Amino acid sequence: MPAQKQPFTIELALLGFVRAKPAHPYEIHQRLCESRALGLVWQLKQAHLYALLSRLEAAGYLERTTEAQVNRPPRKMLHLTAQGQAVFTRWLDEPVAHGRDFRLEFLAKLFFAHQEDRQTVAELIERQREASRERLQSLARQSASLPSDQPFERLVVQFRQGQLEATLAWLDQCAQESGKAVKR
Amino acid sequence: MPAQKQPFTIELALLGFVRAKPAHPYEIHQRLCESRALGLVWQLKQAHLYALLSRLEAAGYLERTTEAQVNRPPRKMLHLTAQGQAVFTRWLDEPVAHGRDFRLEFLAKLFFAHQEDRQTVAELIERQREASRERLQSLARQSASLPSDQPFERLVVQFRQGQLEATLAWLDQCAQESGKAVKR
DNA sequence: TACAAATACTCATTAGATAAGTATAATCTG
DNA sequence: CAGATTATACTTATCTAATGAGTATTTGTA
Repeated sequence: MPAQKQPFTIELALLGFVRAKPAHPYEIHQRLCESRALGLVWQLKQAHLYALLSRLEAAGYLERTTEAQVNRPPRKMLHLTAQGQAVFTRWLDEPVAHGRDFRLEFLAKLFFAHQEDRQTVAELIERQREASRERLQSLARQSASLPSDQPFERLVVQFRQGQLEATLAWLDQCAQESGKAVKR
Repeated sequence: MPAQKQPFTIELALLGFVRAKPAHPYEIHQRLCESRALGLVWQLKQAHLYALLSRLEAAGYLERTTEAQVNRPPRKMLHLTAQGQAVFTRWLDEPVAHGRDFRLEFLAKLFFAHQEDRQTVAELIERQREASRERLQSLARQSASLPSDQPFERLVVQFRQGQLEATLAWLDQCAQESGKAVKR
């Protein structure tokens, strides 16, 4: 039989849209497209969204019920299952591993963490700082042990160091701001 | 007939492997896999490489001739066509548009620019600095005009600013080093 | 004689992404 | 009341990217 695959990553973010209360796909798409929200970092087409939601459902993280309304076409509401809940929480707590994952995935985590409470935000940031500090040290070691006749490798490592330092500085700022900003 | 598509981007980098002298696919793959070279930023599987080379050939940027050798299996040498030459040079001179393109595409440009001469490197860096400075200003304007009730958008913009500033600092450093480092 | 190395591929599959279209009921507008 | 628009839910076809796995050929080497 075919090995089952499910290295879910960013699509787990979608679970955040049904966390507080069930939602239907069309609505999720609307919310995603609001340009000052997640849509800033994730432009997802409707067709793609449907595909991702199906995978999440197949994995048992979502369930759908059809709600026939009186005055409107019936909605296929999506609920988070217990398993989905667990997976989402774990996803939200985990720092990302690579610099390249910040632009989309970490920002998505942050977005949904803000919809929970302050502590969730604080913890996410702190864990990510920790992970990034370690990564930075590893880069520093690598950089120190570089033979000087490898100019390209040197440039690459320096680039990565720079990006990561900037990320850390930004994380510090996030931590400060989330400390004072009161969410709703 | 189907609209022809060819938004070539990073695959144009492959032309750099046949720039100085023709090469055969197997050799290109070897060179790509050298871990201190382009392989640092671009891990390309053999099957994928063949696919990309075919597209470049179909576009008229590469031509192949079979060189039957005396003692070895025949090599399918790939040459750069005049058109390929032109396209490659243009690619090499163009700065990248987005921050996310640095990790792979800009580093690849830099890699091949180093195989040309010092001036190519200097020009590439200077153009990229210029483009990035403009982008940074645009971000700054955006940031200044942000209503303060958009915390998420603010974070996103600040993140991008930070990354871009780090990139610019790194570019400055590259410029300095390429000034003194003599390439072979 | 068998195997390894150099060389060049192919195929099947999955995933990611997008454009475009279909369908249906309700509600709004002239 | 007709016709347009909106809300809602999908499907299909297509393309690209990526990967794993395998095949084929020629020669040199053990």
